[in-house]
Amino acid sequence: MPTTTPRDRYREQVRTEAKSIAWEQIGASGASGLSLNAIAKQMGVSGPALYRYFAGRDELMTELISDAYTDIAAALRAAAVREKDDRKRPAAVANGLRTWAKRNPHRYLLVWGTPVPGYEAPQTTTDAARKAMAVLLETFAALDVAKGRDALQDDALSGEWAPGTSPRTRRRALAFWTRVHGFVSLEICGHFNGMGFDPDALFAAEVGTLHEV
Amino acid sequence: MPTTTPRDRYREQVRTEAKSIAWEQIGASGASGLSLNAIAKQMGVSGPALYRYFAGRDELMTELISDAYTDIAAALRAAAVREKDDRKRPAAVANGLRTWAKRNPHRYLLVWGTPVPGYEAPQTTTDAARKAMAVLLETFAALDVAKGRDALQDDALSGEWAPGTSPRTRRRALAFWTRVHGFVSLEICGHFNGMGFDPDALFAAEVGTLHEV
DNA sequence: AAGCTTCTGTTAGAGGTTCTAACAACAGTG
DNA sequence: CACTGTTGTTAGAACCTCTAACAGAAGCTT
Repeated sequence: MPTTTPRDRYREQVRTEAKSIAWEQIGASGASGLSLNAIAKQMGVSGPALYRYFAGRDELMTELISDAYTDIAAALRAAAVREKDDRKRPAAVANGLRTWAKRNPHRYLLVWGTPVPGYEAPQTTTDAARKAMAVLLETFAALDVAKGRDALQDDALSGEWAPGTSPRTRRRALAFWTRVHGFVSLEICGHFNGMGFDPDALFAAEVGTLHEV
Repeated sequence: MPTTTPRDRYREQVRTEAKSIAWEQIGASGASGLSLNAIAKQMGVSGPALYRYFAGRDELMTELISDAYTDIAAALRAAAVREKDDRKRPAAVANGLRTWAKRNPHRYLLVWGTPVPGYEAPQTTTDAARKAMAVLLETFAALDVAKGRDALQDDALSGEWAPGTSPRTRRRALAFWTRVHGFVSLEICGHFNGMGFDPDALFAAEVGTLHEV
């Protein structure tokens, strides 16, 4: 039984506050602008004090990424359970992910953008990844009526990421992930800017094609 | 007539060498590990000397990104002209982009990954972006037989990025870009690792769906 | 050829970062 | 009350970007 002493609670509070300020900084100047020193200063504490709470910049970063991953998984789950109609659920999840990403672009990019050098995915992150994938797999499994075979070899997309799923479900889940990610990452990185087309229309069209795959 | 003096040539040579070392460093430790100082040291020259050649770290980074963008556009063009069969050209271009990205993951991510803070796209980058998009638009325009209307509003995807193209061509070019980017960026960031499915099979399947859109 | 100008390199230094080491002060426990 | 462990402090090493002031070489002009 992990009894939490006052010291433990204080420690956790400091860590939480530091992480919150860290997100502010990342939002302002990107992941590369994250400075343990600046966080300490903003907390009214002097530089190396934070090293009592985080082994270093990398550990803080790793924890931020891990938290973000957990958030994404939760957002996906929430979007999925909110939509009762199996047929409409894929679109709902897609919209949920896009909305979350637009609200938390830096969090999203920390998880699925350019990897940060010193980061080693801990167990909790792997778990969150599995949970996120599970939402997609369940979403498409609900639509799984026997409808003939996929064009692919049945086992080409199998693997430990999706045990006990049908080939079509795996195919759809992966199409969902890669397509939605492609759109969302380009959108939040601003690569659609200045092109002049309507992103909403493109997204809606792409989501529509998920039924066909 | 811009006559190139020996000094100009020397200057250009130094800049080129610096950029080449910069790519090495980025390959080794990511974009955040790029250090003007370290480049200088490796060139056998002392720290601030490089500031005669680049206004600062941001300018060097901007030039690297711009060069990478130009490279991507060239790779797309090369893949397109290599395939004579109009019907097979989309797949050829997709494979060309994926291959280039796997060979130059950092270059790819600098262009289409998480944006780096101090970067402001110069004119040359915008031009390269247009050229890259032009390859996609031409590739799909070649398949443009009158085949009924798109499900979308005809003008929803129009804009200055694609003047004088059909709605279907625009739709396909954007689907190509977002889908291939989604797959490629996840793949080179290592997000498929440990999942256990066959990336080649998924990519082939996704490329196959481009005909249907 | 001589002199002037421009460019290129140097060192010094300010201010930022991460992170370690040594030390002081506090909280909680026997 | 004393002891232990935690938390904060400052000092400092090693890195970074970037500016300033200066030395020397290269090229152009007269």
